[in-house]
Amino acid sequence: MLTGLENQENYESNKPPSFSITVTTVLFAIAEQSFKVLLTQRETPPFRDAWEIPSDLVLPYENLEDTARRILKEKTGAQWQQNFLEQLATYGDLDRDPQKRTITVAYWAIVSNLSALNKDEKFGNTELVDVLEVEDSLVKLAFDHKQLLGDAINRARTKLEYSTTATKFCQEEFSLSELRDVYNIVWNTELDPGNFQRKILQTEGYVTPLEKKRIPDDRGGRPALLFKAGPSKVIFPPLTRH
Amino acid sequence: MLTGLENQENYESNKPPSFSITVTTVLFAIAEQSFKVLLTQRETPPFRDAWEIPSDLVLPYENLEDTARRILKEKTGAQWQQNFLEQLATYGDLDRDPQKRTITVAYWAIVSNLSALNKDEKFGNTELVDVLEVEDSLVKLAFDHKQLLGDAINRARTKLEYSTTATKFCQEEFSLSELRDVYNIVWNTELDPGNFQRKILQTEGYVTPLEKKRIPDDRGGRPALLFKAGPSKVIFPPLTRH
DNA sequence: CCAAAAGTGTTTCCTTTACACCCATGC
DNA sequence: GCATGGGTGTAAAGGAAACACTTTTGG
Repeated sequence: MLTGLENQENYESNKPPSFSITVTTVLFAIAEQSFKVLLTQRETPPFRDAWEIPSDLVLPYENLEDTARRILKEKTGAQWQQNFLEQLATYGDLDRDPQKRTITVAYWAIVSNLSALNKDEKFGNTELVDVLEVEDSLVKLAFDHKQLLGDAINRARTKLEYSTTATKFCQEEFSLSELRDVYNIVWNTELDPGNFQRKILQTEGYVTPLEKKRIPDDRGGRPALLFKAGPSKVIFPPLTRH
Repeated sequence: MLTGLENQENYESNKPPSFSITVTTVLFAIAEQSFKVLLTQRETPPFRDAWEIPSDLVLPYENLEDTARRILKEKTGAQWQQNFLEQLATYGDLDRDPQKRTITVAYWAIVSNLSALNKDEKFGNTELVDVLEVEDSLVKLAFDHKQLLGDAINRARTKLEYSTTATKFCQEEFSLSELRDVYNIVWNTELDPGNFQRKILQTEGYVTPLEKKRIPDDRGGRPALLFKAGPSKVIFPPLTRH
């Protein structure tokens, strides 16, 4: 019945056990034509020098989502009221933190225009790291953050299939080829430009056309029509990634 | 920075705040040709006489999923090593429990053959309640359990579209019409028998045929071939519910 | 025989896919 | 002119939806 409870110190019946409750926020962005995630390098044990996903304790009178917003604001300086932020999952295995029982509620977020990073944090160096490098295990992650980040990556990739979340990676005004680049970069694919165009435009409410054109750069090419995110949140039927 | 923290008693810096950490497990089943959920009627305030989803504190040396299994075993007596159990989401708003700061990690589960319910619990009467009645607000739920159960119902309905989870509602051996009934009951639809048949059989690995037939009851009808759950976890392309 | 449930055939429609082709710009 | 990217046309393939029809049982 009280599995695992017997012979353990610090137990007083009728008092709730003491856990450390933290929030972890996985922040994704596209930068330098790559799928990036915001990571911080640890400077103290355990996992000294390994990278971790930004985390912090939940304050006693703070909602979980507010903790996630606070973490992002401390790291990026950006306001997080209007950006994409969603709960991912909760990680609470006994051995996930060698020092104490820690339960982490993970969130994931998307930022479009990461202007400034707080590099002079007391808690270490913060960088946008290439997601593909993490997946190839070229970056050492602390705790169970490799698993956690893997779950977040899967969620992000899947969410692009059936929802209009891809626009969150774009600026407020974007062309369809910029939106296509989001898919290609996150999915690591080469979607057909023509078919992509039709699919997006046929999905009612995905994008709203603006009466503007993107001015081409030196390479030339026909100027693209500009769009903004539409009212619809879902894509049906979904986009497929093979 | 320490939003909401100032002027609050019981705060000592460098000590983790004391939260109540609980697990809530939404158990779904099909009984009497209806989509059911396991609920317990409260006998003490707050929310006296309202129904709640079975919950319990996480023990200090217990994994979250083990708490979920323990809750289910206490309520149903069934072993929960091989049944379907999956994390849903975590609920931690400040006002969700009027008495103390409680963070609940919600799980959801499916049981196929609920033989016995522990009716002589000290924590009140436990019953399988019709999901449609809860959705029509005919059943009063405690805390934020209406929201939580709504999320679980949505997850269950969506999961049937793209995964082979529907078999978890069935006995080990089942006919395709029994599997179709699962969809019809959970989705509240009337799927075409012929099209359903083809779709399931075309999805490789959804079901594995057995060399048996179901003996018809008094109403007659052609005996159905029996199947067991196949190795595949996903359905692609997914089933659609309109 | 009829009723009922299981299972197959067939046609129509819609979406995806692959790829050819035209359009508008910079140089 | 040519290169480059934006955007449209089109035909083939595949799945979904609607529904007629056949099969196998009980009574």
